[in-house]
Amino acid sequence: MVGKGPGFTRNTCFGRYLTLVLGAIGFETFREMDLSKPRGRKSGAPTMIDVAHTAGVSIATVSAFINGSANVSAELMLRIESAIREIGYRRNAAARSLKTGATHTIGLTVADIRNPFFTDVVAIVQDVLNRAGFAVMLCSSDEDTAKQDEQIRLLLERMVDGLIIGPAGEDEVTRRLVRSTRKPVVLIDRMIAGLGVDAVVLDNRAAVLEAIQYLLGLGHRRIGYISGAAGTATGHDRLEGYRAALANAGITPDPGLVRDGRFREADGYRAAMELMTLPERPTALFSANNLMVIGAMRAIRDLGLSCPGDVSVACMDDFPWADVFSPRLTTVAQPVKAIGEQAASLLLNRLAGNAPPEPLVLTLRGQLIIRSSCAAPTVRQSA
Amino acid sequence: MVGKGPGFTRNTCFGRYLTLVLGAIGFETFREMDLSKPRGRKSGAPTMIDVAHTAGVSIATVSAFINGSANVSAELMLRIESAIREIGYRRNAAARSLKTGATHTIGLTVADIRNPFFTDVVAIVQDVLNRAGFAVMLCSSDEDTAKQDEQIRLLLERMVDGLIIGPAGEDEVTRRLVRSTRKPVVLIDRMIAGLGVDAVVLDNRAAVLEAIQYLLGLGHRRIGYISGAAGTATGHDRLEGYRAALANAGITPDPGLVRDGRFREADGYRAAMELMTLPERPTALFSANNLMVIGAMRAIRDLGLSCPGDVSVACMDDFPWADVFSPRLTTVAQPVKAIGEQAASLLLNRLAGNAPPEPLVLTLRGQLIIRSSCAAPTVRQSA
DNA sequence: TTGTATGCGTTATCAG
DNA sequence: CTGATAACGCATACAA
Repeated sequence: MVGKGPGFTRNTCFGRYLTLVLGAIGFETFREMDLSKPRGRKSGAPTMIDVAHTAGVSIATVSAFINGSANVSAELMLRIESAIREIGYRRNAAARSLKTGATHTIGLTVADIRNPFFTDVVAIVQDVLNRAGFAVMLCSSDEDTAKQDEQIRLLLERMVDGLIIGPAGEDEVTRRLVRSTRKPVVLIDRMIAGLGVDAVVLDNRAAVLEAIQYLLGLGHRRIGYISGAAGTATGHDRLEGYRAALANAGITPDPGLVRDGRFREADGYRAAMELMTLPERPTALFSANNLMVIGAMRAIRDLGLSCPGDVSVACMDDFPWADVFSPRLTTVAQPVKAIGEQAASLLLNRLAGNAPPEPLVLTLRGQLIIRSSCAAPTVRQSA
Repeated sequence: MVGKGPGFTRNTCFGRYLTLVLGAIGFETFREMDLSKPRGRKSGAPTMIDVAHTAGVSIATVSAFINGSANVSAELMLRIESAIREIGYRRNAAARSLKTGATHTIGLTVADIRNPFFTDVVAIVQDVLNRAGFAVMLCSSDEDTAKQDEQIRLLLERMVDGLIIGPAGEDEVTRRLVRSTRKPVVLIDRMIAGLGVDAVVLDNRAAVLEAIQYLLGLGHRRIGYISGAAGTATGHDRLEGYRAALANAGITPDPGLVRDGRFREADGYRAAMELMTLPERPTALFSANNLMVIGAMRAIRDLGLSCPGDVSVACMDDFPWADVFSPRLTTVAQPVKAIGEQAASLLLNRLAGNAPPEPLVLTLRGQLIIRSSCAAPTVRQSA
């Protein structure tokens, strides 16, 4: 019944505990069971003391058994194991943390949990960390820096052993918070300069550059750009990629074709609405993320326009359903698996102490996935 | 700079701390600062003792100030507040938990974090709980009961104050785990019978019944059903709704039209593949959740079939992009906001002690959203 | 190999 | 209104 478990707690306690489950245990070996002593507690949760008393051994032996830190005789192991089951003992992480200084918990904040990109990364990070024996405390800042800072503060207070941050943005508080902690921190998705911590990010400039070049190659000259938050590295770098592509093609950018958004669907809707009702409207739209493109598609639909007939659309971030519904969206996919795994590994390495003193910044490449949402711009047909 | 914060820690400490930030603080009030005493610690993190020494007050006063548990004179508040800032003190949650028995942390497990339905619920729950001063520890069991049990165990060990579980399924271990804890538990999405805990679920039978009736009304007689995990309440109840609708219409169900899945995209793909390559294939497909419908749509595409031309498709769970891409999917939307809010409230009420002794089970209604993925069955045309 | 004593940082009780 | 002191449950030297 207890089985091997899903490898979850592989290197946590109970390792040897698992090895000798069951097996007719001699209940006659119990000592007197001095009930007077340990019954003075407030909460009903059984403690190691209870286990020790029930098993008729000392508390140190119980601890040694649970942590596998010392050799305990087979007979006592049996007694302790039986006592644990009998009284339903569960170890107290608070006490353990207080003593050891570690919680085996990692804090993770992302800018928006509803964004499939973050969801994927979270799932991977979670998996790797769980496998290594860490729990994950997840927060979504919903693209709100103040909320994010509060969450980081809360996580730090909860004594997490380390932090993975997918920042909503960077303000002075964020910086101060990260700088002031000695816990290892790794940034994902959005870089924050000058923090001196590990990071796993995308080469956003190159990613968008390639996508825009593709659009350019199709013949588009007026390409609307729905930008992410200006204060974020991703917002900034992606816009840079757009500008660079235009510059490379010798096109003087029309500032009216760039709209600010904050990576949320509603922003994409508004931006696309504005863009597509321009006197001279763009023939293509590029959205700096996946959520905004949904808003953009909604705007296009509300305007009675068709994609790619009236306007080509492409965006950053792939999503699972992008290739089964139409228009099948052309996207730049991020290597979510690698991002999650690398971020977790970076943190685990810092925790283990086997990492170089200088911060490691991993820059991954995106992959342009060409589907059917982009076409050559057509001269406006009749009606 | 410190500001009001996002209401996050409203009723946690530092309440009064916030009120008197800044204001030229007299540094000359410091006592001798006896450095000999508190410097014997192992980790470098400053403690309340350090604060007390720096501020020249007793540790009890510091605690009283931080928790607002007693009236502290204005002058001492200033000194303490200054000391806290000066040495960068952060309170130690482990010690606090050990003492108080509460962690102000809630454990939350869902069957699949990549499912937009759960993501939405998680976001809401998180928000409500954060506002109430609780952190959330999130786990995704990835539809794996063993993993789920391990996570519950881990959460309980971490001393969470309560648990919200969106079960992957129910085995004996799950039941035992939930029964053995005294912490409040609330189930979401999938009911587990006989546990005697609060729950927020959908009336799944009615939801699917309505959807199938709609399909029936369109004229469909052979409706393929892609089922969720048989061991789950949602899997079971939804299938029941399907069967009931058929029975009501006087149709004898064809067992070959029902395929088992485990709520994952790949299952939907396989099931739809099987269903749509049947000698006498169904004219409509209903998927028991959103992830499987993506797989089903992929299968339909791979088969070169069109929707709703060749086959009508509908499913449980709405998603944000369902109405902007084609085919615009007809779905049964769950009241995610209500589910999240109710689940959080139920738990908060239990925690506050103002809840009736008997378990509360909230059953919410789904809403059929008719879009364009379903049409009347057509007699097979030429080609 | 097993038991005893001490302290981790807080909170809470009780005197002053 | 403030200060000393005893738990909270566990880990760990150290003693046996």
